[in-house]
Amino acid sequence: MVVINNINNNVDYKKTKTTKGRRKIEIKKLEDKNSLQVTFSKRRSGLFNKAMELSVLCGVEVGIIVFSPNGKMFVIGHPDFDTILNRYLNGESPPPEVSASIPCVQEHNKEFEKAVRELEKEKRKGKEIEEEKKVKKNNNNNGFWWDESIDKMRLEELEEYVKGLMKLKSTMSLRINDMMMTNHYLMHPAAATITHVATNLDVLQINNNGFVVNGNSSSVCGFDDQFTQHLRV
Amino acid sequence: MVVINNINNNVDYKKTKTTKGRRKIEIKKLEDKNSLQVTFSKRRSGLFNKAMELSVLCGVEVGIIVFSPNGKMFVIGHPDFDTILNRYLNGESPPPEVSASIPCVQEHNKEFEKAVRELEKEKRKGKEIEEEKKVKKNNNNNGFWWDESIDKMRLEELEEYVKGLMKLKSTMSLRINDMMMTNHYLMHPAAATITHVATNLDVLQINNNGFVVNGNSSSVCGFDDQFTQHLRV
DNA sequence: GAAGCTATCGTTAGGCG
DNA sequence: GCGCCTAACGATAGCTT
Repeated sequence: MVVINNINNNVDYKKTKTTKGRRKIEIKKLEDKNSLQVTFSKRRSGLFNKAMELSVLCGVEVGIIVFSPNGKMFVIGHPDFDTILNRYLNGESPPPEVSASIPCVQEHNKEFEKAVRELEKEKRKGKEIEEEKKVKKNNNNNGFWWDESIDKMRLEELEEYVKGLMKLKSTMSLRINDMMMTNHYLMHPAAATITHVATNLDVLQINNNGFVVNGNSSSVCGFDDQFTQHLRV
Repeated sequence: MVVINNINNNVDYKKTKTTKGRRKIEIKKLEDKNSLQVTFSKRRSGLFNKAMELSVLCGVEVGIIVFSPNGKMFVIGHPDFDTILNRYLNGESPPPEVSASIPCVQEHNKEFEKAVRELEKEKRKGKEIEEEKKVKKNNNNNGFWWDESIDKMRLEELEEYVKGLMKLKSTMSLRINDMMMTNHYLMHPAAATITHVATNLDVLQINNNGFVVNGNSSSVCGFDDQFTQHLRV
């Protein structure tokens, strides 16, 4: 038997040890703003740590996104978050019959999706670069003002490009709207997909609830080498 | 002072208690296939649980993707993973000055991105619907074979649409390739973005390393109500 | 308000059914 | 593979600095 004999001089004990140690809490929204922030920090670290352990122990891919109470974004992933994301967005291997029946469309679709995702990814990188530039400008005063004119020149081209995309989008939306008039759920998955998009495009234009995020610093979490990816505003 | 007196009759102890209880392990790839699977299951549950607690306690948005050793995908998110994903892909609110300087382009870009993401999302839904159809066909034998002809009719239109996208993509790629000839890092973030895409498009076409995932069942994890999203093959 | 401390609580390694 | 068990381990609530 194990006997634990706690020689019970609590008075002496409490004189030397001031902390009451960890205590049980119930899992509901913390009200105190300060402890909420502290808890968020600690638990986010814990979560990321556990994710890393899982990924190492089991040799698997893990990705996490967290938004802090202040809207700051924390991303972590192994081997890297965008890889995980691609695997998620590409979806798993479709039933062989389906992919075999329309290999051309499938491939083309996937390729375009990849391109668009790369676009998004690089766009974010671009923003970061832009922010770095701003920081530099603020810190020492030798900002390169001439690149703004370059930017403006290129912007016209970009605007054209975007307009092209928008036009294609609306064309697609219109054409596919017709298709939706007939049977909806029984059509080919790819067709159903496009149809859904056509519907959602209208919804999106009306229901324009963008996310508002405050804060504007950029930092890196003190985690293990390649595992930690990037924490963004 | 706290004194722990372990009266040391380990023999009696080991007779009554058969389990050795938890033991310390070092964090490196588990070799034993079986314990790896067990550990993966347990730790994934623990990770998802911690994520849920974090989200409840701090009222924040959390999303996790994990791929099992067998390639099965586990996704969890609060309020739902696609919301998190959109927030990630949209990126945070750019510095006010930037967004103010090119509101038109920004908006157009975002809108198109949203559309494409909806496309991807709905495509996955479409696949799921298709799979359900297949299951039904296999279970009872009254499959509606006529929708295959409908599918084929629509496929031609879809293919056209995809080709349109591809063409736009390559046009964009070419035009922007020129832009890349000049200063790279100092250009406008949006321009840098497009440029990167142009580069990556070529890489993608060469470096076609798709993910292969095995298994093909669909199930739901036994987690808390709205928090658990979907586990896919 | 981050960083450190400590007592306690929740998680989980190793078994078994 | 899932659920249950136990004991040890690691995470962390509340506090101080």
